[in-house]
Amino acid sequence: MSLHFGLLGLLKICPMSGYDLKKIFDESVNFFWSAQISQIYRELKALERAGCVVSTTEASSAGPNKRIYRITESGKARLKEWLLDDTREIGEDDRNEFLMRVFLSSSIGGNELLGILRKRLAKYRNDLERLNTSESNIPKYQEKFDIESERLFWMISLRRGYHDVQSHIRWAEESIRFLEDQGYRAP
Amino acid sequence: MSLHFGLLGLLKICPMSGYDLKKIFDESVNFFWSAQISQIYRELKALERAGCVVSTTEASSAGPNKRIYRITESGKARLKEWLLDDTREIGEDDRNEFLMRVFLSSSIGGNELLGILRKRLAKYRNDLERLNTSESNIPKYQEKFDIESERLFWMISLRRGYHDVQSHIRWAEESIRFLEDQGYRAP
DNA sequence: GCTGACATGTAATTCGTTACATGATTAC
DNA sequence: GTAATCATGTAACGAATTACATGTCAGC
Repeated sequence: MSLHFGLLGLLKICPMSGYDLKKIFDESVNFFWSAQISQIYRELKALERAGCVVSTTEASSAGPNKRIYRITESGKARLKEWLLDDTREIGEDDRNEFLMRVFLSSSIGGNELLGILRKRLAKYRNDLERLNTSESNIPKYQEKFDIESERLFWMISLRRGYHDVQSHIRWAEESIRFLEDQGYRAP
Repeated sequence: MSLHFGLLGLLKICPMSGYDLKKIFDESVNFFWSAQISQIYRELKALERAGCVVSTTEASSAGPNKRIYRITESGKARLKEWLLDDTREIGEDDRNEFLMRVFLSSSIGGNELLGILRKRLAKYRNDLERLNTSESNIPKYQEKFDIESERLFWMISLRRGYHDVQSHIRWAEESIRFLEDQGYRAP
C-alpha cells in the first residue's frame, strides 16, 4: 500500500511516466522504500483502474513514447485520507536479514562475526557519505518542478536516514570492541 | 529466506514444534523479524521437504500431540553456508511505511505532522522501556535449554534494537523542535 | 555496428498476511 | 459451561522480486 501512495504522492507534485517515477524513487525515497520498475508499472495500472490517476501517451524527447500519469481529484483525496488514517497501526518494518545472521552467529563463532562486523562498519561509513550527498540532492529537483512545499517534509525524512546510519555505526563499533575484549580475532 | 534460516538456527539449539518456535520468535528475534504461526508451519514443511529437518509426532504435556522438528546434518551445513555467504548483498530492509507518510506530508501540512510526530515519540519511548525488559529475557531460556553459546550473539543483536530506538527518539525530537521553530502548532 | 540510456510491459515465483477450520486440555 | 491456552493446519490474497520480451534513439 505504501508504494501505491508513494507513487500518488509524487504524481501530485508533477505528472510523469513510470520510468520517471522509478528514477525519482531511486534518488529520493530509496533509503526507506525501494521498488522494481516492473512493480511500478503494475501498480500504476492498478492506480488507474482505481480512478486515482489518468494516463495519456506522449512523445518522448529521447526514445519511444511515454505514458504520462496524472493524479485525479479522487486520487488527491484518497492520498490525504491515507496520510491521516489513524485507525491502523503504522508499522516500521524492522525485518533485517543482517541482524538475523548476527543472531545466529554461534554457528560460525566470534572470530568470523568480528570480520563480518568490520566490513559492515565500513559499509555504514560509506552510507553516511552517500547520505550527505543525497541530502544536497533535493535542490536539484527544483529545476524540474516546484518542490518548495515538499522541501521541509523531504528534509525531515532524509534526516532520519542520517540518524539511523549513525546509530548503526555506534552499534557496530560497540560490538566490535566487545568481541575484541572477549579475545576474538578476525580470521 | 531469513525465516527459513531463523527457524533452522533455533532448531539447532533444541528440537521443538512450530508452536514453540512461534513463541521463541515473539520473545527474541521479534524486534528484527516477525512471523505468523501459519507461515511458520508452512516453512517447516518446506524445510522438511528440503531435507533440512525431520519431524516426529509426540504427546504434549498439555493439549494435543506436537510435531517436533529436529535439524539434520544437512540442515546444519546449509545454515553455516548461508551465514558465511559473502556473494550476495545482505540487505537491511528499510521499507518503512511511517517514513513514507512523513515524506508525503505536504498534503496534510506541518501542524498535522507535528501531532503525528509527538505520538510517535511517545511510542518510541515506550519501545525503549520494552527493550530494557526483553534484554533481561535472555537468561530465562537457560532453564529450558542451554543457550550459553548463543548468549553473546543474542546480546549483540539485541543491543542493535537499543541503539536504533535511541536514534528514532533523537530524530523525532529534532523534527518536532524543527517544526516548532518554523511556527507550526499541533492541532 | 554496438553500447547504453530510454521506455513499457508480462509471467512465474516467493514471501508474507488474513481468514478459516478443527479439536484437546486446563482453570475458573 | 466457557474461556484461555495448547496445537496444527489450509486457502485465498497481496506485495515484491526475478526473469523474460520488445523496441527506440543517441553517441562512439
